[in-house]
Amino acid sequence: MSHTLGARQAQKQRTRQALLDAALELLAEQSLSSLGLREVTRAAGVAPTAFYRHFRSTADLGVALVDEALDSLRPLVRATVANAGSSEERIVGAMELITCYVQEHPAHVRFLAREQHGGVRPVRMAIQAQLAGFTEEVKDELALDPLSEGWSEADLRMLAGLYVDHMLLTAARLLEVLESAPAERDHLIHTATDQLRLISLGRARWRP
Amino acid sequence: MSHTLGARQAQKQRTRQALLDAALELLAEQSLSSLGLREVTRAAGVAPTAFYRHFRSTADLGVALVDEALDSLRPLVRATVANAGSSEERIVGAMELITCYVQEHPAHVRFLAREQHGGVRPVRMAIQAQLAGFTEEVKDELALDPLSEGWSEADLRMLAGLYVDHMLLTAARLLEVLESAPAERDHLIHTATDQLRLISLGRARWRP
DNA sequence: TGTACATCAGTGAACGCGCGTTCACTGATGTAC
DNA sequence: TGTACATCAGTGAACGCGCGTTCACTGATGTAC
Repeated sequence: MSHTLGARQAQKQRTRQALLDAALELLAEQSLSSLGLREVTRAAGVAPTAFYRHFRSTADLGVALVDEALDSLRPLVRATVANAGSSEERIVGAMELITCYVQEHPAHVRFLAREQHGGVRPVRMAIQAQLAGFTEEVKDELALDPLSEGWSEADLRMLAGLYVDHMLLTAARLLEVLESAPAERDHLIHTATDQLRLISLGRARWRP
Repeated sequence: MSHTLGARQAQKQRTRQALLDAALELLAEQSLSSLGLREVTRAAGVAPTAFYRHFRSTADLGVALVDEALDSLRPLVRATVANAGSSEERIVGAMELITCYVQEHPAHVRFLAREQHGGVRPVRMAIQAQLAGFTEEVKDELALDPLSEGWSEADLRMLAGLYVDHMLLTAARLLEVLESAPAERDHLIHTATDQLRLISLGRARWRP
């Protein structure tokens, strides 16, 4: 027995991915709650009824998109937080990670920012769960830092949450100015970096 | 000539408000981009065609909702930032303001959080503009504080932005746990307060 | 290897439904004299 | 104050359209012997 998929399974995966890709593209211009099943299948080049072989509904597809988007980011975040020496290095590294990710996966970032507070409950919950996982990982990495000596789990999580929220918000803003003048982009990056620096100063002074 | 409206104008205003109220209620469960014109008029108790006497489209109505939501909040924010003595007082005052506002206008908060990154461009732009105005006001109040001596306009704005973003995100989170156990709610408020305290520590150490 | 049967991803026609928008209208309110 | 006319917020019928979902189907892939 081999672990390679049969021809039928492979084709099914390809169709499923075509649906996900088509949906993500359509979501550049609208929210998930207004995305139509027929719209997605038309863009993916399959019959409307084929949709049901893969997803129960567009909300179900949305949850799959959440996992696709964040599973790819997770290892990158972990590595960035872990590999930094000084606070300043960590800040610069994090900002570089974000700008790269936004440039390479703009549709995923847009989708996450949009649906984080969007109209589809299961998707909102899925994003919330993924972000909580991120926060936990960042917390674990922060705990290894000498600066965190004496910090409680709760305080570490509080700080990690501040970082994660700031990251996602910055990513969403970068997206808005992607096609703007480079000056606007630079200004945004500079402000976000300073905000991280200010938080770092607060961290160094925090009495746990 | 009097400044009171004629009977006809007054009635028109009432219908307009009924449309706004109906829309806001419907937006508890969905995004603006999936909100239907007929849905709104049905809930408001008028004929579908009456909609066009007040708004060009649901996107247009959305922009009106943004102004309605944030114009009521603006004076409250200004007062809260201005009236505080110590940093700690300002933090506690801000958190109280948020929890009150969320409890009294949950639908407005939900709408703003949802559409801040939502699928309707004009509404996104309107919210962005209003938030920029908020940030500017907070910046102005911060500038009056002795702690801000020597700070540049850009640094003040950077800090004000951090506060405003944190406020809106906290409001959106409070909304999600409104009907949860009080313990969850308290935990959220405590974490958000600590985050503001940590930012304040950073502020006190910032070298402009 | 060859044959006979089972599985199941994708099809295409059909359905009833609510949508946004148009149009000519009604009748209360406003205005001019 | 009374009359004649203008304005315009709200109506109701009608339209063409795309939607989500159902169903019986096709035919390539997989499996058992």
